[in-house]
Amino acid sequence: MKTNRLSWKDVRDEIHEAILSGRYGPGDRLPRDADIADDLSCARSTVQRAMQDLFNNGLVERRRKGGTRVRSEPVTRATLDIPITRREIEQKGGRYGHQLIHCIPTDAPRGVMATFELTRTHLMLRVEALHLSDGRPYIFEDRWISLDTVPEITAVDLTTQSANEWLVLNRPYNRCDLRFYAISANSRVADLLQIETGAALLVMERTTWIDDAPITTVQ
Amino acid sequence: MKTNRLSWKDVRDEIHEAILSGRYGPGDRLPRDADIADDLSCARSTVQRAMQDLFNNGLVERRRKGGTRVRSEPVTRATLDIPITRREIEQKGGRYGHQLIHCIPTDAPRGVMATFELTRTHLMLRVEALHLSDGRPYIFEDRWISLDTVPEITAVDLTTQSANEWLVLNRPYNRCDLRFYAISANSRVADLLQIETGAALLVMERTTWIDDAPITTVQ
DNA sequence: AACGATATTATGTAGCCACATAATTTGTCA
DNA sequence: TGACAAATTATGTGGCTACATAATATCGTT
Repeated sequence: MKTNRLSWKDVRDEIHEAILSGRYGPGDRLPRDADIADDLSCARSTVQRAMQDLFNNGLVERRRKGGTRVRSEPVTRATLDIPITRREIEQKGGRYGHQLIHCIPTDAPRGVMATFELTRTHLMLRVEALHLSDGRPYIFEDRWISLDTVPEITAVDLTTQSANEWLVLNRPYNRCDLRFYAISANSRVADLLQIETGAALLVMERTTWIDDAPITTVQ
Repeated sequence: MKTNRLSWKDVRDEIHEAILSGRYGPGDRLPRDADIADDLSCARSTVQRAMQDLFNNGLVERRRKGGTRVRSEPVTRATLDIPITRREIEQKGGRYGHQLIHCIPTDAPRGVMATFELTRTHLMLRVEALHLSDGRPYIFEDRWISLDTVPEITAVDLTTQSANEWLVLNRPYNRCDLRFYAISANSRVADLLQIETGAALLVMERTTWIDDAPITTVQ
C-alpha cells in the first residue's frame, strides 16, 4: 500500500492519542466521523473502522445521532484464549494423559439448574475426570452435560477422548460465560490432585450454550 | 435495511453452520471468498467481514493465497470486562471505600523487573491498598508503578483516589497482560482482608504498558 | 535437478456511494 | 402546554472498485 495513505489503524491511533493527551476528556463528544475524515483526509469508512475498534476496546461510546463520546468510566477489556487442555499441556512440553473418574446420568442439582436458567428437573450427564501432565494430575474437571441438547454424548467413549475435546470438536457453541474464583481443596479433590487438603485452587467455571448447555468447572 | 439483503452476520452464521454441521471438517479448506460471495449472491466484502469475525473468534485460519481453512484445534476465545473496582462494588450495591496502606518509591525486585523485561534497576512506586465494600475489606491491591513513565503519580494524593482509578482515567494503555492464579493467604494478607490465614485467594495479575509499565496484583 | 526470477492468486485494505437505522429535534395541532 | 408526527442528522451496513501484500506456483537458466 502506498505509505502516504492512512490505514484505519493509523486513524485509530491518532484518535486514541488525542484522547490520551487530554485533548478530549472523559465524557466529551468527539467530532463527527465525517469531519474527522476530512481533517485527516481519509474516507469516512476508514474513520468508521477506527471508531469501531475503539468502541470494541471500550474506549468510546457511540450512538446514532448522538455522536461519539469518550467513555467516562473506562472498562479494561481483555480477551483470553483457552486452548483445549491437551494442547495446553503439550505446549508446555508435557505428555498428556486423561483419566475418567466417573460418568453417570444425574438430575441436575439446584446450582446447575440455576446457571442454565432451568425451571424443571433436567437429566444431565455428570462427568468427573482428571487431566494429567506427565502422569501427574494437572486439572480436575467436573462437568455437567445436557442430555437434551447433546444426546450423542452417551455413545462416546470418554475414557479414550476427554469430554472437553469431544465437545469442542463436535459441538461448537454460541455463547460462553466465564467465572474465576479460588477455593481451598477439600479432601476428596486434594486426594485426586495429589496435593494437600486446604491448598488454594483456581477454579474456572465455563458455561457454554447453543440454545443449550454443557458446563465445566476446571482445576 | 431491506431484509432480503444478507448482512455479514448472516453470512458468518451461514459459514459457521456449515462448519458445525460437518460440511467442512477441521483442517478443510473453504471455498474462496469470491466463490462464497457468488453462492450467497453478496459482495466479497461482506464475506470478508464475516470471515474476519470467524477468524477473530478463532474458528478459521486465513492465509493470503493459501485460502481459508477450518482451525483443527479450536481455541475458545472469551473477552472479559474488568470495571474499575469502585464501579464493581457500587454495581453490587456496596458502598465503596479505599484505604492506602503504604506507598513508597522502591527499586523494582527481580520478579517485577522480569514482567517488564527490564534489565537495569528501575525506580518504581510500590502501592499497597485495600478496597472496601461497606467498610469490609474486599480487594487487596499490590501495585508497582513505573516512575519513569508516570512521574506525575507522585503528586497524586492516593488516599483520596485509588491508584487504580487515577491510572485508568489518566493513563490509558496500549497493551495489557492478564494472569489468574490462586494462593493461600499468608498471615499478613489474611490479616488485612480479615480472613483466616491459609484461605484461598484469587489473584489477578494485570500488567499494562504504553511503552511502559504499571502493574497490579489484585485480591 | 537446483536455484532464482516472475507470474499467479487469494486475502487485506482503502476509497467511494447509497441507503438503513436510530435518536434527537423540530413542527403541528389540539 | 402536551402529545404525536415528521424532518434532521450521525452512525451502521453493504455493494462496488482498485490496488496492496503475501504466499505459492511456474518457468527459465545454468
